[in-house]
Amino acid sequence: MRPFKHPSVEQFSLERILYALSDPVRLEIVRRLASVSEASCGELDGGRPKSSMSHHFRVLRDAGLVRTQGVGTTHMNALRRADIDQRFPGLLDAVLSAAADSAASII
Amino acid sequence: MRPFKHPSVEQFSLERILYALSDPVRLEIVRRLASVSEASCGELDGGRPKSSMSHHFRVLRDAGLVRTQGVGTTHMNALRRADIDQRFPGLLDAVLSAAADSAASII
DNA sequence: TTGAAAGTTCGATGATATTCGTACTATAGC
DNA sequence: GCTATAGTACGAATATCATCGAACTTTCAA
Repeated sequence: MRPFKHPSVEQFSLERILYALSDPVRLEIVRRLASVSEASCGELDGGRPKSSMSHHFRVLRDAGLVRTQGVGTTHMNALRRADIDQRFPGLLDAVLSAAADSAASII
Repeated sequence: MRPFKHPSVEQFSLERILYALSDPVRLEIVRRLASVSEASCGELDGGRPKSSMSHHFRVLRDAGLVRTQGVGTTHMNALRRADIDQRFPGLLDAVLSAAADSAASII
């Protein structure tokens, strides 16, 4: 299992990150990862097909939001919080608290 | 000139806002509006066709980021900063300072 | 080595966006 | 009223994206 390519902090693009976060499935993944610190792909699908989730994880990885590494047969995903904070301070926190607010308003 | 429809604060959608901001042309519009407080459409096109710009302004309006009102023959656009801050505190500031950072890193 | 589990990759399909020319509308000024 | 100006609305072409089945790869375990 060859390791995935992850962009370096200097390669982060704000537009790419905002786009990755603009999808409800991906935003939910990021929300969950923010509270769990690490999770496999399977733990985060909502009954969705694996190929669909694989696509979303790739978008998140390519944007620099998530770091994926193989552990045995599973892939462990973690939010790259420090990296994002370093490059775009306050952005992730603002989005996460906005998402929490959004989710709360549905209830 | 009938007034445009603008979503109310309760109708804001985080995904929609993030999506609207994920386009470089629209992000630049928002960036300029943040420093100018009001501007016509013509002042903000970068030599781009009017129909293209009209599309982008509509996306920004529909997301709740921009308020457009007709003044004479021109349309004046303003960032709905207070409304966005009310619903998603810190989000706009984080994006704007990230965008400023992004722009600075190009130079 | 055979099999199962976890994800990825590929390919197709349908939906949605972006771009832009053209036509249209509304307003101000002569 | 006529004309120029500012921008919208429409339509079409192109591109991009999301979804998902099917085949493939890797790893572990029996």
